[in-house]
Amino acid sequence: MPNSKPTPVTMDAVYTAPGYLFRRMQQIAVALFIEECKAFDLTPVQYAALVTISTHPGIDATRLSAVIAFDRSTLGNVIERLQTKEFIVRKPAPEDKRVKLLYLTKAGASVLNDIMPSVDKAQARMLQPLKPADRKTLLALLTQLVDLNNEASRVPLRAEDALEHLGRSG
Amino acid sequence: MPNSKPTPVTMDAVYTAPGYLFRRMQQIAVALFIEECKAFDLTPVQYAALVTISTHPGIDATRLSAVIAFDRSTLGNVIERLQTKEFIVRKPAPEDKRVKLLYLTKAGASVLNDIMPSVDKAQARMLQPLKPADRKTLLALLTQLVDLNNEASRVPLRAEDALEHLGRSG
DNA sequence: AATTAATTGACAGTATACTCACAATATGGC
DNA sequence: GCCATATTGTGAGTATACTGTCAATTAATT
Repeated sequence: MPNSKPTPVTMDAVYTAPGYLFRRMQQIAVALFIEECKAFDLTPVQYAALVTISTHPGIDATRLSAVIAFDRSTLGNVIERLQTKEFIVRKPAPEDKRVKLLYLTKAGASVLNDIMPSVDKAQARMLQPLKPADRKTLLALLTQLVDLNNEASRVPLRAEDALEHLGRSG
Repeated sequence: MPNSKPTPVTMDAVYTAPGYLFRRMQQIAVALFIEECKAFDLTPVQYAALVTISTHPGIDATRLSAVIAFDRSTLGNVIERLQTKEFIVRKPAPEDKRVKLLYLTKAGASVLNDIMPSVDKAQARMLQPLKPADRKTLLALLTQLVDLNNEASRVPLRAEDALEHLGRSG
């Protein structure tokens, strides 16, 4: 007889898939972040953008997107919201009329300083259910995996180093 | 002297945060899924919905959202798209005029059967960069963590068992 | 039985996250 | 200097993922 027996589909096809588990953890991570940081009106993405602008004053949107691996189009909206909240300002670059440089405002620097403990608390809560040794193991494997899979994502991370020779004269 | 020294912010505040790593892995997981499954015009979420409707014929949207832990509002749109693609049909429930029951069409069952190898390939590629032993370790820890953090997410997963006594007479 | 509760699906609104495309601008080869 | 090419920011369009709210309907309470 022909091999016509269809594979019986079970929910394991969803529940045990790493992609599903990463999606769930992302949902959980965002929920915990929002809960811990609700006093600050900042999303995880907005927080990451603020940190990067803080450590790279005068960065432009395209580089920012590469340094945190967020899509350039997405980041346009994020920047707009941060600007509306007056946490950042945009200044036209003198030597390139296309570019707008990003800087923290005082309010932005202040909120970034103040939100840190809450962010740390949210990050700790994510891994809390695991034993301390398991937390380290998971974090190490996750860091490895993200790094090794970097090129698989649509917007690979390009660290500062990889960008230094771009868009500058030197 | 007063403790006025501001903590210097570095990119580690982003790169080493588990929340950021989970976000990256989710981006990577979706990118790999889309790449492997582009011939089938199905997203990861749509795939999960199809699997669940396949294993739970006649499920309604609210239960479906609980079984895969997707937001009910989000799922409304997902169902609509699956209906437009004619992979599922919605039939009004005879005993409850509010409810619409979900069933796979023949095309839906067919695409689900055909897409499986590509889904498996995408899931395997996600963990490929790790050593086999590390893959197992990560998957085990991730499964634990998602389970233990279940209540922290906005839409906790409620397995079939937990739903059996709801909305039915028995 | 009548009022209150809860449930269901739908809708509006916000925020990522991606696609492709496009004008303005800058840079390269010639 | 000129022209092809590349880059920057932006916009439209699609798809999650959440917040609310709402009408219709059903269930629970008295």
